[in-house]
Amino acid sequence: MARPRTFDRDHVLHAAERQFRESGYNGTSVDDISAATGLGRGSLYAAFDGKHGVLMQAMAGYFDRLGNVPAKVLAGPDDGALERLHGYLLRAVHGVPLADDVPPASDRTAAACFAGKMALEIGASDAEVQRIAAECFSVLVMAVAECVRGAQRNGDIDPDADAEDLAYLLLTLIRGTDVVGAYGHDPARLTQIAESAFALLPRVSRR
Amino acid sequence: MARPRTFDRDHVLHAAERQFRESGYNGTSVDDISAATGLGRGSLYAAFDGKHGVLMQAMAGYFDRLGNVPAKVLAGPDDGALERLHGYLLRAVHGVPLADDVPPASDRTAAACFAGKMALEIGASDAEVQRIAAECFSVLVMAVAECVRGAQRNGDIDPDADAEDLAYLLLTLIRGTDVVGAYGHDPARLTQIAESAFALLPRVSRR
DNA sequence: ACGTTTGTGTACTGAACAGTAAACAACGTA
DNA sequence: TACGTTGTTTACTGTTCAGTACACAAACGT
Repeated sequence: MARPRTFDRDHVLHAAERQFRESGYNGTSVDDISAATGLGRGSLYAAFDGKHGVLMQAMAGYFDRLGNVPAKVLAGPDDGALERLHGYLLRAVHGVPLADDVPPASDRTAAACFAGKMALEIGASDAEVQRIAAECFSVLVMAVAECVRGAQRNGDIDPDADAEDLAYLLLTLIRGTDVVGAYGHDPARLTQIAESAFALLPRVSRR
Repeated sequence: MARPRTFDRDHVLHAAERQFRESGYNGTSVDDISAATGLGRGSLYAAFDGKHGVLMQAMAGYFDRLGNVPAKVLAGPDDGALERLHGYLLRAVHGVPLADDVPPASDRTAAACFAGKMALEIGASDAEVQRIAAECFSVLVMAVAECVRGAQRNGDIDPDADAEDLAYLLLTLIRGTDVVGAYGHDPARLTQIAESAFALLPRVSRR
């Protein structure tokens, strides 16, 4: 047999993700990753195939986290779907937590969508990054659209509205809060934007 | 007297902006800027004080362009304000043209907000970039809010709605389309998102 | 206890980087 | 036409970069 690893894979990828969030992909050197994760260069190349490999695996890990959260938060019976959607929007503005027990986000760099940030920086020249980022978004759109349909079945949202259109609209708005947050705006303002959007959803005209 | 410049300042800054859009700030080297603009290194440092100086002045130029466009598109009498808002939203999704005679945008990298892209990449560690980007957004929010108030006075939008909230909402959505566009989505989808948002604006209930 | 296998740390390499400095060119003036 | 001023070009410097190679360490089977 051989020598076992001394590092925790997820822990390393989380640290790398944090570093990429802070200084971007091109602004992060291999030495930065090495310092942030505690791994030496050799181990980094052996285990993750260098800088780009670390990014790919960090994004894959983010994708997994991202896909799990809405399944827990958005899925459920039609009764309560609108309220779950409401809760999800307010949370989503402040990011996807690393784990269930971690609070939503302390700073703004941790709140913005990792996939969105990477896609905007290097997606135009890195098809793989663009693909993973698009999948992250796609997963959320489907989950939100399904929740909208639940609210429609429950008589909370206008059944004539296109659920997928609404999902695109809401999630595009959430992505927008990432950018606006990068301008230095108060997080409370971002919450308010999400609230305003929720308030504008087409409700059934109760008579 | 002295030797005159052989380059056009705006032309150089536009070329640099295009380069920064394509490969980001950290992904762009001084040689890249030199190649894109045709200026030698020495001239770049003499006239713009290096890479960061070029970025600052390119962003300042973008800010000026940005501030002029909504003044032309959004300003006007209350009658027609809603329609001007509608037109602005659909245009804004596809970017700010370099000049009046240039079509909106050919590719997605030219369509996304330059200030937003820079803010998301380096705004967290570059206060000056963050400040200019925030000002870009602020100018637009004020212009859109004023247009919303016009539409309210004209009886097209619910006068009880908070015009500034709506402006934040709409512009955050536009910023979101920049990110979603970076995922590789069809521009038509982005237009549709803007249309959906416009359709959700709180209209006065005409009786 | 030894040897094989795999993880880890470090030293190295050539390339690319930002920024500088000095030689050179073009212009108006005197 | 000679000079002073300013733009332009090119060569150079020290640093940082990504990636590699190699020596060392730890585990387990024999």
